[in-house]
Amino acid sequence: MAQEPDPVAKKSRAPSMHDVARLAGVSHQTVSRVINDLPNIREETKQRVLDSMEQLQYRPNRAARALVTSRSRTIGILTASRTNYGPAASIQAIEDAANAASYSVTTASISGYESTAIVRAIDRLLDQAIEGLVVIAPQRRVFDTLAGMSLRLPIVTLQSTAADDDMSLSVDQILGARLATRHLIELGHRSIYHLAGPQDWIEAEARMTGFLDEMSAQDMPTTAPILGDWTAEFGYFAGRELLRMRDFTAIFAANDQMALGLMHAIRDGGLEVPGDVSIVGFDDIPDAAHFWPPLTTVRQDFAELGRRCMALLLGGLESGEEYSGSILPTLIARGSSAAPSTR
Amino acid sequence: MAQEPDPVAKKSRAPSMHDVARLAGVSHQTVSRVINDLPNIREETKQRVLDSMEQLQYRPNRAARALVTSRSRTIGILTASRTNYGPAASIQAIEDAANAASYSVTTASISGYESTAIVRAIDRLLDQAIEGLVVIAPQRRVFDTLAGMSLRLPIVTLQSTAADDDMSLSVDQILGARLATRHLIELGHRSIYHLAGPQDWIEAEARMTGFLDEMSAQDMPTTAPILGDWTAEFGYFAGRELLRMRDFTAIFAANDQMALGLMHAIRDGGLEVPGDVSIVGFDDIPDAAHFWPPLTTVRQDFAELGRRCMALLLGGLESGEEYSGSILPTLIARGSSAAPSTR
DNA sequence: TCACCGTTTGTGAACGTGAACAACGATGAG
DNA sequence: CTCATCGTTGTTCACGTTCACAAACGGTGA
Repeated sequence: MAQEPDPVAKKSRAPSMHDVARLAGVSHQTVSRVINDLPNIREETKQRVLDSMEQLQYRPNRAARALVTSRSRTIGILTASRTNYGPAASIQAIEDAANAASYSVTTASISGYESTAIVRAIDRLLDQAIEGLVVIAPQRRVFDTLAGMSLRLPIVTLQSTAADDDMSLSVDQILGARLATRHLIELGHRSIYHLAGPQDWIEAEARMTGFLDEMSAQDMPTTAPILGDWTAEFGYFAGRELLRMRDFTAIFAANDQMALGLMHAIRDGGLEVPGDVSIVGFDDIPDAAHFWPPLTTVRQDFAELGRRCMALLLGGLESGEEYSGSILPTLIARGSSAAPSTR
Repeated sequence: MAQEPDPVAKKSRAPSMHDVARLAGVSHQTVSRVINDLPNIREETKQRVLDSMEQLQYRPNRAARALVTSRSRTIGILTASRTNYGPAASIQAIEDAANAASYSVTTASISGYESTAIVRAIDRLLDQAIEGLVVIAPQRRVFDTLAGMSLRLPIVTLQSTAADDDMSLSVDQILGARLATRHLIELGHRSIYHLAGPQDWIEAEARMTGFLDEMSAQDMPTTAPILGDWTAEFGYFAGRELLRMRDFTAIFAANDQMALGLMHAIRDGGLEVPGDVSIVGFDDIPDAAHFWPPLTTVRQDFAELGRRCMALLLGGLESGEEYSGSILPTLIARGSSAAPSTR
């Protein structure tokens, strides 16, 4: 409304270091020293500068600093589908860790399915002169595109097992999938399906590998996994399809959403979970405990992932240390899995 | 200067405008003109410059540009709980719209409950010299803090009805709540509870207001709403508590997660949804259609919200136009609501 | 031939900060 | 008394870009 902050200052320009210096009666360099907490400043001078900064509501100009130091203090996050719980939780954790190290974060999400969309997203981040890159929930194509660009910055990929040459950090997806599968086998199931994620996703691939590994380790016959798209919607339709041949007693879904859709379909088909079919998911999203029935699933500690991710990135210069990070997932058994009744 | 154009450029510095200019045989200013697409450049010159840029893999230095123009082309998003679907979807939409207008986005999430956390988050954004601010899912305290700081930049608040003097844009939460409530009343319910969001949230308040408005408009007796925290976990405990006095046939929950928890509790208590109790949620998160039973809820178009938000922000200078934005929510009736059987 | 014009291009100065170096005063040793 | 030293502060430059202005160029009409 009233656009009259103060009658005098017609200067809309924000106060600069020089303004502070003038007010404090020192040179701008002294102000700079105070800001960056350099030694050899008389306490009294320092205080005077701090007072002036306070009085003028001074804020360092990030752009000027970035220009002269050629450091942006920004890290980029490349992600697909940030509305899903997993990626969102990871982003949150990374942002917190980055802020703690006085870095800031920008995200670019890959919109659409064309591979130009990947390049565009990376370009957006590069335009920001990011100093490090975190790739969340990468698809194979993203990974390939990235490798082809040969960027000169530290890259950490999350939730990937394909640690070729980049730094990589992940919850051990294969182990998680094995835990889920073993759980079903130990309950007595002999015919188990796997509803996997999209083919392109490294994460999905790892879970599928874990499933197949465990099945063959226990000498179980395996059927070809069904490739889904992470959504509950797909889980529902896949479930309806599967019900036409009732040759299974359990399904391991690659994430909780698809598991939810499956359970819906199974009930719609007149069967019960876990009475007729056991279901296990993956992720342990906060809602999973309140699905009906509460979902047995594999928990990933996303927050821990984000923290370690930043640690890895910030330590990227003194590399070599603590390189291979892997966080162990845990199985959370709830009501959606039980021994098969048809035995 | 004896600057040999040495073939083994040890200079790790990124190429600048001058490098491009030298290669193209023009002045840096001409390069600048090409980049910014200014008129009055000979086509041939332009092409030569573009070729040089390509050859050197030149990228404009964002910091330098920001410094001289004093425009950061960055907008900030202030949010709490970005792992929830609603905020996440809004952020996504805003980011897309911002990118389309060649702005970039930084987020700051309010971590913790102390009010200093709010100030810290805002400070982080201000340090980035944001040109505009979007506040998502604001709590009353955030709103107050913001007002107290009297920032000199356009602010858009999302999902708020408290449009005092700031620009504000929202899905009409009151209307949404009225739709949900009316739906239950029309089904024949007479005793309806409301499980509200946290007291501090403007959004929660609006939904509560809508509920109370509709109830009194239809001459229904109202009970005091229960204040929750948006989580399924809380919904579950509230549900168990409510079951001890069975004086209701329907509950309107302020979001889908709490509705999920409620349904869980009700089933745990030996009752059925919607047979014994009807449930209505709010948001229409993607999973809601696959809850058991599928959840009747109120849909908000988050993507549209994000788009309009950016339009409002970018048009902030030529203000006055199309000021009051309100997007209409719609009721999605599914299986969790039905006529009361106890009549 | 010259003055004038529009188009195209170049020159110099900012912007706000940090780094290198210089300068200053006080102190103490010789 | 001189000189080296140390702690503190100031001066100057560079970072890569845009902006304001000037200059060069070719064409046109008097």
